[in-house]
Amino acid sequence: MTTVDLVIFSVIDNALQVLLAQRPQEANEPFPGLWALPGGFVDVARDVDLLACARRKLKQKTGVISPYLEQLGSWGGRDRDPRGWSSTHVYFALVPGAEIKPTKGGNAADAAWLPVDEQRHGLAFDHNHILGAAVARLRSKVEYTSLPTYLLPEPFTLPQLQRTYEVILGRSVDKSGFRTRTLAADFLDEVGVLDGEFNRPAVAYRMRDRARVVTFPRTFSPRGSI
Amino acid sequence: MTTVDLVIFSVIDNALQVLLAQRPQEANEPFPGLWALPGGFVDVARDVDLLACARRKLKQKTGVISPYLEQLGSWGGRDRDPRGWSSTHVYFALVPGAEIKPTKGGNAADAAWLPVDEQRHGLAFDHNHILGAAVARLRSKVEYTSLPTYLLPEPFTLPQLQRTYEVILGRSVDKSGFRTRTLAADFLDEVGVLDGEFNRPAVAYRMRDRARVVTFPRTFSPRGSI
DNA sequence: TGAATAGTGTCTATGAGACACTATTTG
DNA sequence: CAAATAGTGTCTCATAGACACTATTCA
Repeated sequence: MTTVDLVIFSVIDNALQVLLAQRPQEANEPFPGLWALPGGFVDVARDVDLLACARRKLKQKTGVISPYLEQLGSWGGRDRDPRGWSSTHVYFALVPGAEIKPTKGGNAADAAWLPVDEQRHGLAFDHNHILGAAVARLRSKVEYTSLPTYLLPEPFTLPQLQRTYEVILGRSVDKSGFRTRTLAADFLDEVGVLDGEFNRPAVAYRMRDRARVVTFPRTFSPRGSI
Repeated sequence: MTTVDLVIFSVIDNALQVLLAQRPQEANEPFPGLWALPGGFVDVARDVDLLACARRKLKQKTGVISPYLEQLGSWGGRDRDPRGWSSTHVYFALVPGAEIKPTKGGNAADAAWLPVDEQRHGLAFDHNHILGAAVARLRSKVEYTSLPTYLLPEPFTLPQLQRTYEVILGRSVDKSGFRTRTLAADFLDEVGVLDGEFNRPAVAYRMRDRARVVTFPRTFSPRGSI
């Protein structure tokens, strides 16, 4: 039996959050009631491959149409599940969280966004470990890619995008350099203006091609990469 | 049943080569006689996790003590094996090829180094696809890491290391920039001198810490990364 | 000496970092 | 006008790229 698990990230309320599901309370299930990464068995009749399975589960959990989805890796071993040796294939998704209300089988109580940086949530299986790897991968890639654009509902402004970078990286980013670098990469289209409340409105943007992730020629800070 | 496959690279005779194994000839086995990535089932009694399994298989195939070994990803789907839906966890290794004579069960005839760039070898299963992904990952990482040091027997000289980069990348690299960047990263120790045949001897180096992969702050060529 | 390869120095281009500055909105 | 946030300009620094130059070996 093959399983696929998902690490679904978003930035909500200025915090990096992950979508978790509650394990069933039945006594014959491992880790009853604990939070866990959403996932489950491959449906060999419906899923042609692992990516299709991940896409199906992601849509089922969030309804998102064109998310960012990549494979994170796979974990397997003797001790991760009390029932014995097991392995799972893990995918990594970025969604515009403000638009997603967690649902699982129509019951919202057993799925929720939880902030990543609060001390570990005591997740089921080896999911603390997997979540740690996913956060590390996200932070690393955010240094030199346009991934945070997938975390915002469109259209968005450059200051909003900059704040998203800052939340994920946990440090401030220089505005001027950020704007120069982002606009020079030429992957955003202007689509009007978004008003501020008491201040100057900002230009609104949309990704030109959601399938294209931009890689910048250098990381944000040399400190981060050596 | 969980399987683990290995993509074992080296640079031999100025070419990037991969260690392949021949499928058994029995008629009840899929792809009889074709070349395939070495691998096989996890031994749940001996392998505590996937990495341990990969390490065991690598040692069995090559005898290498301290190779570079990382997870490449996992592949699963309906059509990769004629016997039905299957999935495999794939690891990626770099070994000093000049020191390794392929062996498999004591019989050298069914394992061999084959150059990666010759037109595809018609590998079994989806192994052409996996090998393509491994080569892409290697080429990408070589742009900004010290990975090629794992492909040379120690001690080695900087010109040898530079040639290894050039073979993998398929293009020439500027000597001066290469030396500056490599030595500035301060991960090599001088261990004497290696004589040339008719020319000036070169300083010999050894990795200071085989567990430490150096990441350079920029790629070799900006063209490659944007 | 010449052939061959090892190793150095110098100049330029690029893009990040820091930070001061200007622009446009509401009240 | 002030407050607040959006957006620009300028200077410095690190490092890749190009390429000419010097150094050391053997026959």
